[in-house]
Amino acid sequence: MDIAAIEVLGLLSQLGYRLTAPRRAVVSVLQAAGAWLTPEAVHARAAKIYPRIGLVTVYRTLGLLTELELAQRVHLEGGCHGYALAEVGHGHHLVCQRCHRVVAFSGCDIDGLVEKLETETGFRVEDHVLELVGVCPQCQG
Amino acid sequence: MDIAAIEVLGLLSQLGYRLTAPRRAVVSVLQAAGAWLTPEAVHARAAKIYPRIGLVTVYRTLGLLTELELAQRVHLEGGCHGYALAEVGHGHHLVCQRCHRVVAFSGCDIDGLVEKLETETGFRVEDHVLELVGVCPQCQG
DNA sequence: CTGCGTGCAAAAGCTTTGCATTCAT
DNA sequence: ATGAATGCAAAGCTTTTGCACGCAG
Repeated sequence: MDIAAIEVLGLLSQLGYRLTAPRRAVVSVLQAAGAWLTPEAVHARAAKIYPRIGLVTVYRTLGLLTELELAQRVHLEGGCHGYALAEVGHGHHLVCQRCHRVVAFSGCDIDGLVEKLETETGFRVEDHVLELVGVCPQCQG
Repeated sequence: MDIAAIEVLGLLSQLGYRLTAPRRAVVSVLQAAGAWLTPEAVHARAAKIYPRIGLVTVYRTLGLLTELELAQRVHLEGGCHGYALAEVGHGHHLVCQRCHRVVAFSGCDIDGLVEKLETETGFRVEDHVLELVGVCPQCQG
């Protein structure tokens, strides 16, 4: 489901970015989490792998991954953001409110809606954000 | 399309909130804008109506309106947010990238998608965010 | 009159930037 | 060896909080 960590690191390398310990740690943390994490949370977990890592580097790495579309930024209430490794496909997600698990889905049927709205409003739709929020099976008990 | 400013003020009053000059100014600005504005932008425009208004009060008023679901908070890149008066109906919006105009639409056909995903993933979907981004007719020239 | 709402100032986040040092290549 | 990447510290943002004053009801 997720892009494998190795794939991410390989891509970074191919693009000319250096494979440093902090970057490996951040990618590994996101990969292991399979959910979004705040930069603070990424830093805390990455520090267990590479204690010298600074929060600043976490921000820079997350920013880099997002820019390359290898990670996604999720909007959270309260003025901070969450990040998760990018998913293959269209990038929409289903977020569990309790455990923060993220499940991706690609086939979103909104093309019909988009066409209808374009006709009705005259807008040219260029992108869309679709985020479903709920409770995953494991947290429903 | 938008809830009228008077309606918002009336509702605030009914709920026991006081109708002060700053609150009138903020609601009036949002009403006139018909688009989302950052708190800073709301403050700048509101100050033309009521110069003594402070940015803090704008935050507090926007927070109050959002809490009462009379305004919507829109997520923006760059660590800040935008606010717009709430729309009747389902609350999804079509945002113009150039002029920031917001058009609401209510009939979003994602129920089928939601059902499909609930079956496939076992998630219980409780809410969703759908934001379409594009260019409105006036800005396409 | 009462106390809710305001404005100012200061604080509290989150995030970015400057700079010397470290380290992948 | 070389400069990209890091870590620290400090600055820059947006947003929140404390408190005395003012005004709506």
